[in-house]
Amino acid sequence: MTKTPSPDTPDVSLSRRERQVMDILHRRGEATVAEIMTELPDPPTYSAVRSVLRILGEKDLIRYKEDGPRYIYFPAKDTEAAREDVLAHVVRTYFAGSPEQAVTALLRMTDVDMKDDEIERLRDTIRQARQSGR
Amino acid sequence: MTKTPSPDTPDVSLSRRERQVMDILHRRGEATVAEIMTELPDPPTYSAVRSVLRILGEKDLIRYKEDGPRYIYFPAKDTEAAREDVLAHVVRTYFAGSPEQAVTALLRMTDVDMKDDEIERLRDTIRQARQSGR
DNA sequence: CTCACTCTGTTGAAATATCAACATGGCTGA
DNA sequence: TCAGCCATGTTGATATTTCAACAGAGTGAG
Repeated sequence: MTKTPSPDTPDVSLSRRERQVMDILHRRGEATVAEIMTELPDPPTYSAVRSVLRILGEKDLIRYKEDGPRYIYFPAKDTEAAREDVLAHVVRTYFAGSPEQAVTALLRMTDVDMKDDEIERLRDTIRQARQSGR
Repeated sequence: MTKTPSPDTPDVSLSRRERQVMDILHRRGEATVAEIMTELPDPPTYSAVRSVLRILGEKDLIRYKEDGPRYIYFPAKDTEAAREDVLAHVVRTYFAGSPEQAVTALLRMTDVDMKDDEIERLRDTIRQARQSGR
């Protein structure tokens, strides 16, 4: 079973800056303090970024490896698990728990001109894949 | 003071409680103060919830309508727009900007036992839908 | 070797968020 | 009617977040 055991409580509520930093780390995979600082909106000082990183480390949300004299930070949870968590939350919060609706919205967003019947065909395909899968 | 520098604030940096309340409103569509209060983790007092709602109102993120003696709050931005925003952010942050990867992850999450070739077929369908759409 | 530089470790202050108490006004039922 | 209840409006205290300054250690160039 590839079910990921939850190492931490799922209700880890982050502050604004903490979330911004986590997003940067997820997007880049890893980053130094300087890199994080430059990508933050209204970049604070080097020390301020490091304070946030320290707190995230205390919460076991990030880790770091040494690269010569400096640290390279990265999310503690692997990308796959993080993806599942965020998708579950988005589907539940914005799509009434329906992954199908989320898929449709994704496709609409990607190609605005895509025809409706194509979307319908896709949704059928999803249903079929689902039934044959279980 | 009615300061509204930009109608659509691109900076959607919410505090922890603000995000929790917004999530509840998006999930339910609308809610009274009492309903929001009961759904919040570690429910604060009635007054505390109203403080958050006041701030969200000042940020033009929520509105309310009167229902007899009480207010019913709901997101200011319609659900469609909110969905696009959140999906765009998730795709960019967790899926390297690839909606296809997001769709695949959604399906994997929904049906863990779905076979890989089914996913491949789905991805082909997506590509075809894309080409015929543009 | 030594100096200049960069990076981390730590502390505490400033800004903001969170929360609760109290006041006010309208609705409702006895 | 009118007293009690329920909801909102407002204010200010407390807790957390955000931030910057400073000290110390390690590295590399000259």
